[in-house]
Amino acid sequence: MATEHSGGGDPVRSLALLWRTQDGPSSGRRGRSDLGVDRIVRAGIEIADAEGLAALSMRRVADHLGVGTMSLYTYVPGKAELIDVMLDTAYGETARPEPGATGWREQLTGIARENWALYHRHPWMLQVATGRAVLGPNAIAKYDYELGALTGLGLTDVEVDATLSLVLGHAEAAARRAVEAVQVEQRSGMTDEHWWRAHAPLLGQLVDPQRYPTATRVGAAAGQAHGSAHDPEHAFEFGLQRILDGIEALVAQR
Amino acid sequence: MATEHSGGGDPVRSLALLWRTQDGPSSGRRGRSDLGVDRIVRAGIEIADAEGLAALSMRRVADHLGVGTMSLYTYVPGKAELIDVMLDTAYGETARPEPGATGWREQLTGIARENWALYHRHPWMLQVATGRAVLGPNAIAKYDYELGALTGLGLTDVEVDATLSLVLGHAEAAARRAVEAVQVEQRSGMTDEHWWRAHAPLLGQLVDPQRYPTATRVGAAAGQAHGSAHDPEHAFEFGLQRILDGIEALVAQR
DNA sequence: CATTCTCCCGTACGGGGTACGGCGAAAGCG
DNA sequence: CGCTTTCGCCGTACCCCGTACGGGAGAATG
Repeated sequence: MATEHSGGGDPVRSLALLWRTQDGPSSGRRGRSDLGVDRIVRAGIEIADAEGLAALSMRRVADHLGVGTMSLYTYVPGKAELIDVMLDTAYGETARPEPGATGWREQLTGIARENWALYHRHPWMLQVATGRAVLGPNAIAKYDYELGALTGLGLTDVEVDATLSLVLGHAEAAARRAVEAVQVEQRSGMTDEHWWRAHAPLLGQLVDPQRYPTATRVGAAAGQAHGSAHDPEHAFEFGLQRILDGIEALVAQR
Repeated sequence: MATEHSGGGDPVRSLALLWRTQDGPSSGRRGRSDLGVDRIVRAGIEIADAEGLAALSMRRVADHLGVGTMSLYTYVPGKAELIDVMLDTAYGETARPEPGATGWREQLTGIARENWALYHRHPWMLQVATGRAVLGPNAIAKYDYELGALTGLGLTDVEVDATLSLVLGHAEAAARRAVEAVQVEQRSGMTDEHWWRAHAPLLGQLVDPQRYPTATRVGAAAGQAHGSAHDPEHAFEFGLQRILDGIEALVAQR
């Protein structure tokens, strides 16, 4: 399946849903099951966490709640909006410790790792094409907090925004590879090492080491060093250090 | 829809498909329509380019070729394998100019931009979760070429691999945002600016600028500077410079 | 008790991937 | 030239999806 999309529906309704304004259904009035946006969202996150975004269907959520499928549409306009709220809810989980006296480098490191961890807890977040940012309360609070690490360094507002975007983009890209590696092992029931051992002979016949000397050597070295084709966590930390060094050069020049 | 997955099927069959080994069907034998893996792949890429990965269905590909749906399965084991071949075919498009006397920094810049352009030509590539690399001839040639930019700098093989991964990851992450921004404008039929103008009032009621001063200020500044919420190309180039600076620090230290 | 409001949800439609099995034409052979 | 075998082709069917629509049921109100 291709990536889910967010938004799309009536923006007013979406914002009302995200901020839980409007005295929606069953606000103390009536309703036999204690259904509601929160329970639906929680169920959605549970399913997506456990079985991936592909397993998240309206029918599945409804079954999980012991409710008819179409009942969900009383509280949520559609699947896209449900995913929006799931996203904002997940953003709300990120820890946001007081910076204290730590420097920007430590703060950015913490932010990157927090996002890395978030994507590991909720891999399905990586399969949602947001396009337009989800403007929920938690998303905005998170953005505000993360910007805080870069204020007072002499950077312009535009530079601050681009720099944060760079760090978050790296966390996302690295997490994407890590998560995909885990998922492919689950789906195929095969360790990376096992898989390579099974394919190496055939691949050896196909690719000419003479023609691609660098690829074969580096690929082998990387695989050797990490016990598999790639060590995602090492790649994350390595990349983060390079990026922080690059930011440091920019800051020094201001 | 959630991300498509690659692989999954019989790996021997997949490799045979990617490398076009095996005297598959219609190799001069017979077949009324001149169907074949190549025509199927080309059709798949055309559809995905034009209408996105969501529009890519086996029925759609077959219709495009004037052929029954199930005929495709004579040449391709399934949709996942078709996408694998589509990916490797796209990798084959990347330009790989002789490095000449240019330095590593220029080479890496060229590689990053080439990948950025590739994702813009084929946005659907960003929606495929590869997990395990697609081991086709073009993918390997591309990997070998790109590694070439980082040899002879005194880095270890593991560092070379991680560094390339960092640069490619940035190109991918930046392209993802750029492409999603374009797509959301197409889907919603609304310019980013138009969209913000429509939501600003309502959002202004919801979020307290006192509580999130940094977010509102920086968000406004970034939007002002680029004429929209974000300028993806600027973000790409800005991030690339930071990353190259960070790599430079590593190289200098060797 | 009657009315009304509103949550709830059964049914149905158009789309998806692909397993299965049959059809018909070309290739190989005598 | 005719028979047999092979194999590309594909119609049908099954189970999944999101959700439009309209009816049913139960509680709050009068």
